[in-house]
Amino acid sequence: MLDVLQEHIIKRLGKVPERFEEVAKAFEPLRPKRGTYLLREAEVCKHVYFIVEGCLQVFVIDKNGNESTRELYTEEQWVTDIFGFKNQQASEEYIKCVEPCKLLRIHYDAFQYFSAEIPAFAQIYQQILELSYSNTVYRVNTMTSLNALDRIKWLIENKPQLMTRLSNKLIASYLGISPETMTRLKGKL
Amino acid sequence: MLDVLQEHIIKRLGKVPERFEEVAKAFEPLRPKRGTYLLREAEVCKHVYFIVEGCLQVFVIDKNGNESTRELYTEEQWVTDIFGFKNQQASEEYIKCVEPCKLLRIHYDAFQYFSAEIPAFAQIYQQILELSYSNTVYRVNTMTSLNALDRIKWLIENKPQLMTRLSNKLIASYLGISPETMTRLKGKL
DNA sequence: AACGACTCTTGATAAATGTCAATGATTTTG
DNA sequence: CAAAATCATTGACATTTATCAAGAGTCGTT
Repeated sequence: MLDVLQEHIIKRLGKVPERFEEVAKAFEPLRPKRGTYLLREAEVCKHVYFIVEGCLQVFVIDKNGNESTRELYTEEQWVTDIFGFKNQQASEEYIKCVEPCKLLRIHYDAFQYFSAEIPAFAQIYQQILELSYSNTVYRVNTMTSLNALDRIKWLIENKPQLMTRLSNKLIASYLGISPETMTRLKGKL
Repeated sequence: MLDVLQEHIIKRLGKVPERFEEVAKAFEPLRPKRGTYLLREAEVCKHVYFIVEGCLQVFVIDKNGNESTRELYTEEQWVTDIFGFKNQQASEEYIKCVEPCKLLRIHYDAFQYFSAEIPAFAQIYQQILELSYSNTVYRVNTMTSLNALDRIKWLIENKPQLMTRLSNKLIASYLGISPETMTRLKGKL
């Protein structure tokens, strides 16, 4: 799986990174099956995950016990509970595999060490941070400025793969609507 | 105004930053009045703004012409269109003063230069990035997992200053509800 | 192939929220 | 300081979306 990571990093950095071998050793491969929780509310997130294959759902549970999906991540994306990870504090989110996955994860201690020691590592981390932040800003705007039907159209336009590979129910949660409304609105497309 | 900036940075870094004088010179003071646009959709965002005093609204305009407020920023916060700024691409957002403001702004070129040249600058930028990202993640979860009444309660709990210093209409836009609904739900508190 | 669990769809109904219009209050500005 | 503009509130009504329930379909496991 490390080859996928290396390719990903070369794409970002435009070259083979310094001390890649050393960094690569710190990544632990993982093959969790569908339904596995990588993080639960109130736990402290100890890792950053890189998705080689599969799909991760990050969500919170509302007062009625319903999942509210903040984000769905797939191949070549980086996932963590950013606030909890950086401050090593209890998470408010859950992270769950919604497909069988191939993941690489790096521990907080190694992450801290490489951030301080290897400039290229810090540089890539910053790029990922900027991209993640941009995406989340965009998500706020999408969720607050579009109605349910337009959010569905948006997803079809912008993330068609998600639409086809995930369940109606999960997509509905991602779009902030009930599965029933999702079914009905799809008929109006 | 630079004293406020210096204090802010000392708080973040835990010490007086290296080459502060040099960096400080790159910050241009600005005193826009209420209603001034700092950025419009389709423009390229050339600056990062630091708020010494006042309040900035960042929003998009939906298909019905209504403002949908992504964020409201006040004293000692950093504001830009992150995606457009980093890539020097057209913005999808507007940035507007909703109070008379005292601002400091740094130009893209200076920002790039200091990021590369001064480690402490890059370090503080990264901290701000992490905090901004965390806040935005939190905002997605708040907006998608709470109903209108609970979002109002959330605001009163977590950002009471905003509630009192801004108009009903603006707060409603921030919470993603109509001004009329806002008025009615406030009666139910 | 059969079982169980889960999912999708559809209908009926309810709840939440938006829209439009009118009025009075407040703020801004010449 | 007075006119003009904007804002807050309220009522009536419309629209959107959620909820609950039932049946049919799908999937994975044994």
